[in-house]
Amino acid sequence: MYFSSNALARKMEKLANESWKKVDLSPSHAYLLMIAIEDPGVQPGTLSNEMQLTPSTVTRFIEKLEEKKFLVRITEGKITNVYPTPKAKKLFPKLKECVNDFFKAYAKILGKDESFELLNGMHKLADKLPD
Amino acid sequence: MYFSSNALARKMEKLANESWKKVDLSPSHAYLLMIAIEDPGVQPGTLSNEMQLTPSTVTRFIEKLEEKKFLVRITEGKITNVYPTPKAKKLFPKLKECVNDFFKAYAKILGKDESFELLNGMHKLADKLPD
DNA sequence: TACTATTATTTGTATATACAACTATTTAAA
DNA sequence: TTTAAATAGTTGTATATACAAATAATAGTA
Repeated sequence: MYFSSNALARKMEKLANESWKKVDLSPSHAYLLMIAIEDPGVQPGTLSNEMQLTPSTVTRFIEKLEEKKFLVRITEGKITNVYPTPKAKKLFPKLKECVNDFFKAYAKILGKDESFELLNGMHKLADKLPD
Repeated sequence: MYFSSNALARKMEKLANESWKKVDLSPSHAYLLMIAIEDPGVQPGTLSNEMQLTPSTVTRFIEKLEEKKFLVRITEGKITNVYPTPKAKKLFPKLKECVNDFFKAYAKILGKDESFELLNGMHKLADKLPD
């Protein structure tokens, strides 16, 4: 089980990377960016929850995206808000394309039904597992 | 899908780490070690295939396990053979216990049937995905 | 009001893993 | 037999991610 889920994740990762190549971002970065574009001012803590990643990982991602001029952080007191730059907003349609590409890519390989079921199963399983 | 498989893998990883704590090895290292114990002289290339990991990753793992005196490498010409040390052989029963613990741990959380099905699904999926 | 506890985020450091380039060796072809 | 191609493994370097400790700010309590 352990190795299966790992191997699967790695292969998925590879497939996903392909689809996101055209924006030169890793899937995780792109996903974070999309959330920030759709919800400007979102806080790192929220991102961490939504993406099921630790706060430190989120910080690292934001740093990268800030370097690339896709995001800016504005900190006031203990809370930080993350905003997309115009450059990021301009990229948004392309990001959605990538999501679509990825969808198509794996649906093609796996077939719709099967992959849907599996997705469901993984969700259920992940929900049951402790954080 | 991408995030589900990733999140699942990360949670699995965590659960597995718990189970392997008592031998102070990561699941991947332990798995490699078990193969080497059961098939003394196994070559890195074979390990790489069986574990679905790149050769470089396998090299790194073997290095770690060599440091810990669980494995030795004997290179002749272009091929390398990996042998378990007595220390490793002595550890074998404990390693199997860990496998068992992990099995129990996730079967308990997920229920037998469901987890079995899911495992199957993941296998099928992983097989279809390109390397 | 001062003291403590909680919350939000960042930083330092470590691990798993990959890719691409490199080395060494063996095999095949000319 | 010299040369080219294939094979096996290692090394340099990079990415994603985590944990634990540090920092800073706010809230809650005495």
